Amino acid sequence: MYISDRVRPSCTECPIRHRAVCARCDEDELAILDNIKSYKSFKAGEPILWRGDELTYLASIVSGVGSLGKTMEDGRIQMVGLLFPSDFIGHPGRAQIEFDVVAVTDVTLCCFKRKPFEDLVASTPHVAQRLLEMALDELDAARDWMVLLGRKTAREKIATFIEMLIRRQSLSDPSSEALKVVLPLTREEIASFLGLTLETVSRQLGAMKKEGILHFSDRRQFEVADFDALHIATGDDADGGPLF
Amino acid sequence: MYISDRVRPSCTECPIRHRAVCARCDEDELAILDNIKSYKSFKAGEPILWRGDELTYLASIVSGVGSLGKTMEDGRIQMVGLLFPSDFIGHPGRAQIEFDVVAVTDVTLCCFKRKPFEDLVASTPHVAQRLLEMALDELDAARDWMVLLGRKTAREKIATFIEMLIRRQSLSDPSSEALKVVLPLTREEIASFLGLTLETVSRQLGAMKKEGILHFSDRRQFEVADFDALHIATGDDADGGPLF
DNA sequence: CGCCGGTTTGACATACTTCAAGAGAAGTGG
DNA sequence: CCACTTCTCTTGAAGTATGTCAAACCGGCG
Repeated sequence: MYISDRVRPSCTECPIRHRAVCARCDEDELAILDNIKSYKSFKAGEPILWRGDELTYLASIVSGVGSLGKTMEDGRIQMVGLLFPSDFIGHPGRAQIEFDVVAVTDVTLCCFKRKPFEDLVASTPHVAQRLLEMALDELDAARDWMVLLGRKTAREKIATFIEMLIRRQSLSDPSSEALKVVLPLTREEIASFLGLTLETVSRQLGAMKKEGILHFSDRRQFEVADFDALHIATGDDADGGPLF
Repeated sequence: MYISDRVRPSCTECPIRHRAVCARCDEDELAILDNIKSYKSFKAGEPILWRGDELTYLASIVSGVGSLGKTMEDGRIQMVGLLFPSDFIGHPGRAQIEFDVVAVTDVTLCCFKRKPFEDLVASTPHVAQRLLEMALDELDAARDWMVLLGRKTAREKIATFIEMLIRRQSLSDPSSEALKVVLPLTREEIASFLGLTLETVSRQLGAMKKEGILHFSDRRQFEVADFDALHIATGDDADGGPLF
């Protein structure tokens, strides 16, 4: 689906209506949001925000995939999160952003002016509660990713990454076949998400292909041929299944 | 300061009154909290909660240091956070906890029964707002730690860890000298926080001692003799100072 | 066609882990 | 107060997963 820069679709038809910050809003609250929102689009590869930027807008991802990351002074990069449709960008109550936000694919945002949005958060419990819920979910996800970064092997990282992709892709597009995976990221971007180098990512994907776990139809597209093997490779449970 | 299990000090004299989840509460709200709170103490090393445990209480750390971590099925451990006085344990709106919580030193908690606390969150914006603020701060901290886990060298990890300790220790005890550091964790615990092995931690601390950056008075206690060198060692800015 | 970004593959380097032994502290019980 | 055990920590030697460097490949596009 493509949404132009100018069009500002009504919230009631919004594809992320039921999962974004506005999920719990009633009609009146949506009307307020409608007044302070605007759509913005970015081409794949374009920066959306740099660390330290003034946050004049907060935003929800409507479509596409973005990344959240940090660059060290000597150039090392660590991605700290992927942003899928319905994910939120920016901290209400904070004037600046602490991370770089980049459009990985073409991205469309639903932007809210910061000040009026913060007033809304302060005055309507619905938005504040939803925001808290989302923040706590992200916190759990971030901590799980810390386990991956700190303790998992390259192979486990790749397998976990693929499982995560499947989960999120089927969440934002329930029509997609579960086992057909399209990588939205380059090898280098995957590497910076997993705390690896692009060469290691390439080798591990190659190995899983050779072992018949993944069937590539394209360098960016594959099918999971052996889901159990993939899951075992994540290291998430030693015996390959929930302990009933 | 020691607070016994039975005593339930008034909120007005609470040492974490102005930083904890109750920071923004007025008298009436404190009165409600007073009714649903109870103190609990744990000895160093005792588990406070295991992953998957029913969350009948939510809590604030009053004194001591706790850890938040995850254990993989094969025994690998990754600590995902340290809990200092005023830090909060548990997600309102979630019946179970996703991580293991352990008392690193002797710990005293101020526990709130979950159900009434959640009602309070739903009804009073003060608590909800403070909770959101704290969650967002923790989210930023978790993401910064992801950079450490994914990209930093062993030496940079140790240096960053020490700087973080100094910051948090002086925050929760402003009387403490900034450069006197007491390690609340064993080498093994430090390792599991930094995604390293205890041997590597020991060697890196040894190296910094030999280089004169740290002066140990005890295996768990040292002074930072060369703060600049420590900061440069973190890798956080290549030239050793903010780029003003 | 020839360039170009993304990717693969190989050979080599190394930071960190693993395995192993021993030295200090700290607690316990006689 | 002294053996005795038990942790915690240090130090060394050897192994390995992953990083680094470099070359070649591939598909797309002007």
